[in-house]
Order: sequence, then C-alpha cells, then structure tokens
Amino acid sequence: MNISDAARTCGLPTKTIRYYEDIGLITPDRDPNGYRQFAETDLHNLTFLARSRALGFSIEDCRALLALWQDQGRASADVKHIARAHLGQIDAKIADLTALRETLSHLVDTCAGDGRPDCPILTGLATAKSG
Amino acid sequence: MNISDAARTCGLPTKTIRYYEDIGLITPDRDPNGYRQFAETDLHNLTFLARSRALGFSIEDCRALLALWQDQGRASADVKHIARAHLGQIDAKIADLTALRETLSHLVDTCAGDGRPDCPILTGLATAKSG
DNA sequence: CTTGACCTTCCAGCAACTGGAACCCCTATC
DNA sequence: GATAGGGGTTCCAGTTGCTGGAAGGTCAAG
Repeated sequence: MNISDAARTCGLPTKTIRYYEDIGLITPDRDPNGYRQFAETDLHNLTFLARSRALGFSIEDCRALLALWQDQGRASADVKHIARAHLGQIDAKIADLTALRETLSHLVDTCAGDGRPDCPILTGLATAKSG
Repeated sequence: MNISDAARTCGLPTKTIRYYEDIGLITPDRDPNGYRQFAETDLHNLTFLARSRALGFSIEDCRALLALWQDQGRASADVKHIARAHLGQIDAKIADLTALRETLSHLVDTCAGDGRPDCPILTGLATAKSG
C-alpha cells in the first residue's frame, strides 16, 4: 500500500506520515522504485499514533507508548504511569484555561462594546491582576 | 531604565523583550552606547503585553489590542470583538480538553496498573473510537 | 588592568508539523 | 515515441513564541 492510501486508512496527512518516519516512529519498507510500502503493522502503528496524538500525548509519549504496545511483556503499570501523568497535565491545562476564561469573560461582560472609546477590557489588561 | 530592570518591572524575560522589539511591538530608545532605554510608556506597553499574553492572546491579537489601547478614539466594540473571539477559542479548547480528559480517564480507570501485560489503555489507543 | 556584570547582535533550536520547489515514476492516450 | 496526469521522492523554509548560546562591546569597582 502506498502512502496516500495509508494516509486515507489512518487519517493522517502524508506529510505527517513522512515526518513520523523521519523521526523514527515508523519504518515502512521501500519498493524498488523508492516508494514507501505500508504493511498491516505500519497501518496499525499509524492508527495508534493518530489516536494517541488526538488524545494530546506528546510525540515522545507516543514513542514510549508505541514501544510498550509492541512489547508483549510490558507491565500495564508503565502505561498507566504515562497516561496518568498526561491526565494530570490535561487537568492542569483545563484549570488554567478555566481561570483565564473567568478573567476574560468578566472583562468582556463589563465592556459596553459600542462606539465609545471607554473600554474596561483595555483598562483591565493594562492594570488588573486577575478575576 | 535598562533592559534587565525593565524585565523585572514587567515580569518578562529580557530575551522576550528583545524579541518584542524585533517584531515591532515596542520601540524603546537607545543610549549612545547602543543600550536600550525603557521609558514609562515602554514599561506600560510591556506590562500590557505581558498581561494579554498571560490571558492567552496571540501575538497578533496583542498587536491589535495594543494599537487599540494607544488609539484614544477607538470604539470599545473593536476591542470586545477581539476579546469575544478569543473567549470562543478558549471555550472550544476547554471543551476539547474536557472530552479528551473523559476518554483518557476512562482508559486509565479500566487499567489495573500492575505487573501484568494486559492493558486496556493500549488496547483503547489501538482500537477505541472515543468516550 | 582585570574582573564581572551588564549590554549588544546573530544564529540555532524547540514542537509538530506544513507548504512548496524540483524532480522521479508509472500509466494512459494520441 | 511524446505527452499529460497523477502518483511518489527529497530537501528547504516557514509556522508560533520564544529560548539558549556564542562572540563581542561597555562600564563600574578593586
């Protein structure tokens, strides 16, 4: 299977697939003409990568998860450790964004949003601390 | 005031301040020896930028907000428009992260996390759709 | 006069791709 | 055999918003 069919199958752009080969996440075979040849395992790996990335794992996390996935003797604790750390990061991000959303929506609410120059948002950005 | 004092005042690293000058967000004067000389307005602008960036506005948003801030005749509606669009992006990000958190925490919950190789997280990454 | 803390510029690199140029390959059609 | 098209390949540059480091100028203190 050529790269564009592989792309269709796993849902990643061809550019991304080539990039993943570049950084050593996958190692598809080559045809005599130099074309990449994607086997079942390559497609599985790409799909795995697409899903992990969609869940926000970093490339390096994906590399580790992929290695664990391919290691039949892995301990699930290793996987859980990575996933839990990532979950913690997600929670932190959500908390950050929520706080930030509060501040910003407060500023937006207090702004008339009309033709007058008076704007609490700008005043807030220039002087406010938070909340 | 030299760059390191300016950095202390606005809370941004000196590198970032130089970068902001590079991309034209600020234009501090120069001493005869070439050192940047930060005046009150520069410090105000830097503080404004630091706060806007902390609220997650992109550099280009910050550029627009800064211009509006400096424009005494601006309409608050212009500012509100930018802020509201940004608020929308934040909401979308929070929704994304929350959905993602759900999926991942479900996977984490179903994983024993012990020494056995059996791991629902990896299975989920390889096959699951969502939720 | 040297030390050390400043300051300057420029160049490279981070994450994770993405776009584009220049070129090769393969098939089909005239 | 020429040509057109739709693949594929490589490499290089750019994205966002900085950050680190090298090489070197400046300045006050000892």
